[in-house]
Amino acid sequence: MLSDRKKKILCAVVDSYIESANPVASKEIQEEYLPECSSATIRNELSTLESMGYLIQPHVSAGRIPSEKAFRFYVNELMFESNLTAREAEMIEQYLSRKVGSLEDVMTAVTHVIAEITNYTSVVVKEDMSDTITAIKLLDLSNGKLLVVIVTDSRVLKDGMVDLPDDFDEQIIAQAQKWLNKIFRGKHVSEFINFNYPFALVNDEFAQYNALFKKIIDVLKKVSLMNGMDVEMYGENKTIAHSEFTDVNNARKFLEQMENKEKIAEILTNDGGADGSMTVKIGAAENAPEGCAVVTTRVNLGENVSGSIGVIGPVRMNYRKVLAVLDKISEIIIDLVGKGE
Amino acid sequence: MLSDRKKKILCAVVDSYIESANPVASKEIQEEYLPECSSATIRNELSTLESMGYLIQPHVSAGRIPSEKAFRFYVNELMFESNLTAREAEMIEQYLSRKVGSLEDVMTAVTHVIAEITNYTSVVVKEDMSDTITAIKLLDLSNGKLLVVIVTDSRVLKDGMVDLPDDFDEQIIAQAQKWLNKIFRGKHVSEFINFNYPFALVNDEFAQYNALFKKIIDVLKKVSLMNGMDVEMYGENKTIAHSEFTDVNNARKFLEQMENKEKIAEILTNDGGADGSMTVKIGAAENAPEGCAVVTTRVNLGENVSGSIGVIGPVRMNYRKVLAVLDKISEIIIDLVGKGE
DNA sequence: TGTTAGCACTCTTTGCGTTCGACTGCTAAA
DNA sequence: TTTAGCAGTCGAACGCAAAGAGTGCTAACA
Repeated sequence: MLSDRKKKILCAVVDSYIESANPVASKEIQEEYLPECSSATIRNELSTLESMGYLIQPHVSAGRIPSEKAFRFYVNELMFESNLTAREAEMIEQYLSRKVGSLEDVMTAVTHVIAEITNYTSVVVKEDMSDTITAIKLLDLSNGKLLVVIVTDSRVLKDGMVDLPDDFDEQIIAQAQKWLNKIFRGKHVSEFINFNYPFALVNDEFAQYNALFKKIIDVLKKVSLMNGMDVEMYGENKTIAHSEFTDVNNARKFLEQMENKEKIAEILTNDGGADGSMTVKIGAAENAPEGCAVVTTRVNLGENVSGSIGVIGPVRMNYRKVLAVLDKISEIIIDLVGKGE
Repeated sequence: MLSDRKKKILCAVVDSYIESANPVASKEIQEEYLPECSSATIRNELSTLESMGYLIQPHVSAGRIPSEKAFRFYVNELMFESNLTAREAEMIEQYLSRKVGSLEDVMTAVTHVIAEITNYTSVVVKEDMSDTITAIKLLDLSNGKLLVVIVTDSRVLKDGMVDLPDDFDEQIIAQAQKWLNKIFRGKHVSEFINFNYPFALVNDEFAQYNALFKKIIDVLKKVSLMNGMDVEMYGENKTIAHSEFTDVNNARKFLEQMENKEKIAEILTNDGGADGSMTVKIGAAENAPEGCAVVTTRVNLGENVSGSIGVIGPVRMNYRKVLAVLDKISEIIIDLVGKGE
């Protein structure tokens, strides 16, 4: 357990370092945060904080920088909440009020405002994990192709196409649709992924169309897999504008990690959480990208669609601001989705 | 008009600079490209080439680097075509043969191979400017929503949804579908964008549903507008790995430009060109992003869908390789699309 | 026992001068 | 017109010294 003074000092180091990215000296703390004690006292405290693993001294004649452990402690216990400036709040309202269109539009708008305000990279992940199927529709496009549409109780999944043999008529397509619905109605989309073709279920007059059936089911599989997640990202270059990325190699490493959307999506989603909950991951040890921290909030985007809104920046991130922004955003989204239903 | 020897020397400078990114010295040219004359002679030639604007000398004790004018001349007249290595050709085949799924999948695959092989950023832009409408389908999703699908002769456009009043039955939807088809079949998708609702065309028994009709048409408008262009990009960090971007500010500037997808799409598409045609834009003067060159090829992706495949890299780009790769890719795509019909 | 002033010590940063090496441009001769 | 040779220029690399930033330690003090 840390003494009050140690907490104050640690908080000062973190706050100062977040702002300036420079090692923090005892004298600076004394002058700007703790005028009631001397720099020598602070030096002593800093020394013990270092031995406890909260601080790091790049070299002997430098100040201290916070370790990831310190940031963790800061986020958990030291940081006090802050509010957005009027300007920022207004900016968010503006970006989001105009875009009451499709979910995609909202996602785009969200990533853009967040990146603009926080100066970090923003990601939104949409998940349709547990949608149940209302119907499967087959639509003859009259050009030898069959459009397969999966309708779910919350929305329409992306569609897929299948080539049609010449001798297929409306009757047979209707019949096929009936069968598919019999099999899949009420099931979860995710069940497609490990689904094996049920030959036994299909009656004899359909035997010759097994191949087509299989194709359709393959499309369904693929479509539901792809549709499970939708990742949108914006502002990669906002993050690399920060001083930890002045070394191009760092910048490149960061961008490479950002290119792996699956991995990013996993980071944003792998610890569920209720609507409006916040998660902060600091550093590679907590599964964030190397040298980075990720702040995530979850929002319910509809009865069966859940979304994760995240901010990715350096470990030395302005957590207060980021949390405030995400708070505001998720509040608006929840409101917006609520209205939509 | 340049003498043969000047051309040879200029070509040598460009080739060497593309490979090494270092200023090229007279001695190097003599030893590796022109053993038949002395370095002093080459120095004289270099000097006149510089005064002609083809070369730049960073400082007096350095070699020469090519100007954008030199690259232009190189691409137009000096460069000889090259072939892909067996490994590269194989890689392309592999990436593209597996992905005969949707157009989106192919686009993604294309950007990935290109970035992988060339080590530059790759962009694909798909345009549906003049698709004509085969049919408009209304699909009752049995949950109070109506799915509007526009079917075109080449493919299905993204769909949109409309809320349905309670008292709508199948009959009325079928009727509405009939009307919409009567109005729009055979028209260009682009015609939606400036379309005004034709009250006069709708007969009396439908008058009460004007509002719904209007809604549907709004969806159609929006959907066709959004679908006009689709931009996919990959490998931003491949480009910034090159030495002209070791300064993080350059890297950032580059990435910022890459974030403006509309601008990029315009660069890739604003000078039409036939199927398979190649365009090379060098430097800001030719409308490429600053410090960059853009090589584009156009492919027909269907009767009414045209695509542009582009590579964005530093002005000091390996044009031979890039052109060879794009050539191969467009050949495959043309073949692939041909088969699909 | 906790706090503080003072000072020695360490290490980085900056600036400067020197050397080294890379090329060129020029001159004069072939 | 070409070429050898040489003087001259400029950047890169290196070493060194001085300046600056901060600390840790010691000894005194409350």
